[in-house]
Amino acid sequence: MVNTTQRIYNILHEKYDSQKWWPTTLTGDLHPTYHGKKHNETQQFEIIVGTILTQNTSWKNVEKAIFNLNNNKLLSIEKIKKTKQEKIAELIKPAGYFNQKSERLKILSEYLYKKTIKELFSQPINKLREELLSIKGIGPETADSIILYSANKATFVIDTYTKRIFSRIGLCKKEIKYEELQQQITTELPRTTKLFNEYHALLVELAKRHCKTKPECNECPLSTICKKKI
DNA sequence: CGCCAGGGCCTCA
DNA sequence: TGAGGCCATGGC
Repeated sequence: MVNTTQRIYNILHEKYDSQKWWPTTLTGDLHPTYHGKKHNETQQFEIIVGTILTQNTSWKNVEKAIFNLNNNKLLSIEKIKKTKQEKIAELIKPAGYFNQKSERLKILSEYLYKKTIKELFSQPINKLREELLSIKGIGPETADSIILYSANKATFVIDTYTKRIFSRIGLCKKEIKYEELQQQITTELPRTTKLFNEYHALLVELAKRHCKTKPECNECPLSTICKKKI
């Protein structure tokens, strides 16, 4: 038995292939665990930085910011902890919200300086999520992105794209709450890190190509199962 | 020029 | 607890 949630994945994966997230432009050898060996802590931290920077921001802009940080040798917990917030803000300017995000990176670095990533990630998912959410600047999506893409644990990431796509298809209401949609999707899929990783990335790809705020349903691979006809 | 981008916090009923 | 304002750059 294949449900609609699974069909969506099958169609998207057939069409767009594996996305190999989390994307990193700096280190070509950075890849998810299931593609090879595990991330080291430097790589895990780089992904965490990315999850903060990409909050309500296009990845293109985030790339510039990460590039700047890396160029200044600041892409580490110790360095960001030591560097003044103003300096961080200046470097991540292209990613927008630079005052907020530089503060968040500072707070996070202070936190991870005291409690190592290894220690943090060694917990079961629900404890890890709870702890991440207690950190200022980390909400549900950022927490789940960190758990899935940095810690490589099976948590499904919900974002505006996920809500948009699933509500347009007719699988949920527009106003559905984060945890509710997360619960719904999770129960309809085999709980594996690889699947959750690819699925979220594929939804992002679909949203960028077709399911935009102003949808372009022409040639959308999901048009056959989507209720929205535009 | 306006809209939107891989959210989250704060405030105020 | 939920809606609304705020944060900000860059691509189109």
